[in-house]
Amino acid sequence: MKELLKTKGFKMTPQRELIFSAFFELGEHVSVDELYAKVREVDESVGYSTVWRNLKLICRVGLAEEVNIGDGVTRYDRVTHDPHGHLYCRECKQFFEFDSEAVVDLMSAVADRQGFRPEGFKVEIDGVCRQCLRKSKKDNRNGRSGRSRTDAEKASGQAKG
Amino acid sequence: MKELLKTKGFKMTPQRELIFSAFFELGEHVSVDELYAKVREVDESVGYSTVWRNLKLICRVGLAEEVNIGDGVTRYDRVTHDPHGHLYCRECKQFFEFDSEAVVDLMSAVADRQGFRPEGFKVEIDGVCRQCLRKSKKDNRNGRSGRSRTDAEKASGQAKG
DNA sequence: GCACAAATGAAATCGAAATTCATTTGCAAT
DNA sequence: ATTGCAAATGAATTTCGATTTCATTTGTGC
Ligand SMILES: [Mn+2]
Ligand SMILES: [Mn+2]
Ligand SMILES: [Zn+2]
Ligand SMILES: [Zn+2]
Repeated sequence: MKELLKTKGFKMTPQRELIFSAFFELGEHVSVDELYAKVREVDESVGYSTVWRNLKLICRVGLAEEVNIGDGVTRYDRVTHDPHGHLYCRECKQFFEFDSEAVVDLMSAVADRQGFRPEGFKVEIDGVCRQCLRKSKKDNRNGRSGRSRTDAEKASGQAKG
Repeated sequence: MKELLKTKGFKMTPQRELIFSAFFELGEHVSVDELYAKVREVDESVGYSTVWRNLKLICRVGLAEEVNIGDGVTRYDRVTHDPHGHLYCRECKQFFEFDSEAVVDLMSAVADRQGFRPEGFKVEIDGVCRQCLRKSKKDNRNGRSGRSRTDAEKASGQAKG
């Protein structure tokens, strides 16, 4: 680790060491804020921008990559394991993963056919997870409190679920 | 169109009419700024927030959906044609599309298996398009001017492109 | 016409990402 | 061990797209 950085021309500092190890402890889909919080548990003095810069660095040296689902916060995902896709639950805002090898193979073929050189694949399913489905079914049974329809509800007609 | 909105409880205004038709003229992957510019060509007085709100409205009534590639700008894509994926070229920043029915089928199966109710699929390939590949090959032949390596290049080892 | 909710436009706000800058620090060469 | 200096740090600031606020205007049903 230290070596990987050194050979790339980066210095090792206590902050960097802390940030890197905290990131790998947290593991999956880490946001800057989450990592910052984790790091501050150990060292109150580390700055936000340092955490941010080191997260970028972790990406630059190829140990993580950005994941962007469109909710406004960038998350950072270790690139240890095989290509995988994300299931993102709009209710509980949790990520689930699935093996996407088959999907990526298919996509590679598509890219080839167009003379496109692929460098990254994004495979995401947006929806509602099993738990949240169960919960909302229960809520429905108990009946929703008699509030009137919101603008959004009007716009989308009947709620899809 | 006017009817679609009316039945959903929205009013028709000159601005809205202009914005809607401008959007459908532009077609694919339209950003707020692009649409705003287009609209202002016709009517200087239309406000940015009106364009923004109507773009949201177009989505809410199901005529478009947001596309987010992670470059920081949200784009809006008509939902006329079949499910499709995007090829995004990091060089020329252009989108290309491909039919993703097979891919989506595969993904649906995955979601099912996990008890996940899918509501949207994102299938993206990030890379370099045919044209840009050709161009960069030519550039290489002519040799790059002798500037020193940038930080980013150091970080990523050999430049990928 | 009238009432009133919906829509508009300008300006303000929000928030994550990114940058600036003065200071400190790692580290390689003496 | 000293020293030179680029790299790294932390606080503050800036950026910039997205979103909200609010006073005013407008569309629609009566
Ligand atoms: Mn992941
Ligand atoms: Mn598209
Ligand atoms: Zn959930
Ligand atoms: Zn290109």
